[in-house]
Amino acid sequence: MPELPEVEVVKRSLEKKIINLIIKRVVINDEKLRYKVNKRKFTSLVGKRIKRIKRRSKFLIFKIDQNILMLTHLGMTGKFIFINRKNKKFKTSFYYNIDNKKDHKYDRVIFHFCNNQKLIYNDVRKFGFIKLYNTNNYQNIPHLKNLGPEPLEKNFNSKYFKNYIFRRNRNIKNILMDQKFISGLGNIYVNEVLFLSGINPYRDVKKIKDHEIHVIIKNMKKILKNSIKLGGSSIKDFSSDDGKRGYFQQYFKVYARKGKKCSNPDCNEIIVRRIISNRSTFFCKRCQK
DNA sequence: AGGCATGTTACAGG
DNA sequence: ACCTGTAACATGCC
Repeated sequence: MPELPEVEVVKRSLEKKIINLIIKRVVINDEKLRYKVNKRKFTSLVGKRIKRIKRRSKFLIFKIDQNILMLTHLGMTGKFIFINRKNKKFKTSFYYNIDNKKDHKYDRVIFHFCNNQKLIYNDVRKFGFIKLYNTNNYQNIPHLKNLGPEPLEKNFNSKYFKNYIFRRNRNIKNILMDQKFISGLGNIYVNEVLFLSGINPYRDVKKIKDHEIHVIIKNMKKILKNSIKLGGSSIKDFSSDDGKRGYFQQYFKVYARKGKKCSNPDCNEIIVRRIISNRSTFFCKRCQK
């Protein structure tokens, strides 16, 4: 689920629900997330209010009373589920069914608020984490310190791009996956951006022309913004109980399409799969040069 | 049974 | 000290 657009959508939907709520109790069902969830430390949250939520890259930062920061990362399978007093569904993810006991098996941490409202952190694979810090400056947190610019911010532009790739011997897929270069993209969106931009993932960054850099940046911003919009509109609609498929999967042009025909209407080439930077990489040999 | 999975980071080697 | 690539983490689903 979580690359930048998904995390942004989670952030926006949580904002509407939990800002100004006071934490009444924290229940830790499994302290063995990526980092140990310390029960005593989390008890200090009781009686405190969630003031605001920020996103940096794929991290969420909860600002809480008395200069407490709660940093979370969803890893591969982390999700937040808000439940209101009527126990009515509010999904922040499409793989979670509140009526399904099996899904509750992976509820790792539960924040209880007043009126029986609660926020569940659910994570099957436990690559995600929740950490507390006694500071109000999140820039200094080690996890966030070395992150590159946000792809949707103005400081990520062609000048920055050109300057960074100058004299580096790496392929374009590898560098777009590098959170020090740009923070927030993951394997799916990198695949999609390169397909849309007609760039072969193996392409040496030194051999990328200026106009291609522009195309990559333009497509990247477009895809991310569009995904946030789609997620936003999907997440508003909680009537559907079909939790099987994430909204973004329907729009993949190249990711996970190995063996299928290229999405470009005038192309009959078959999408291939290779491993680049330890991750599945899908591309069209004809459309991506 | 074995390969695969949206992520980060510890570690080894240059 | 920096830069880069690989493996590990935990669990479920084809």
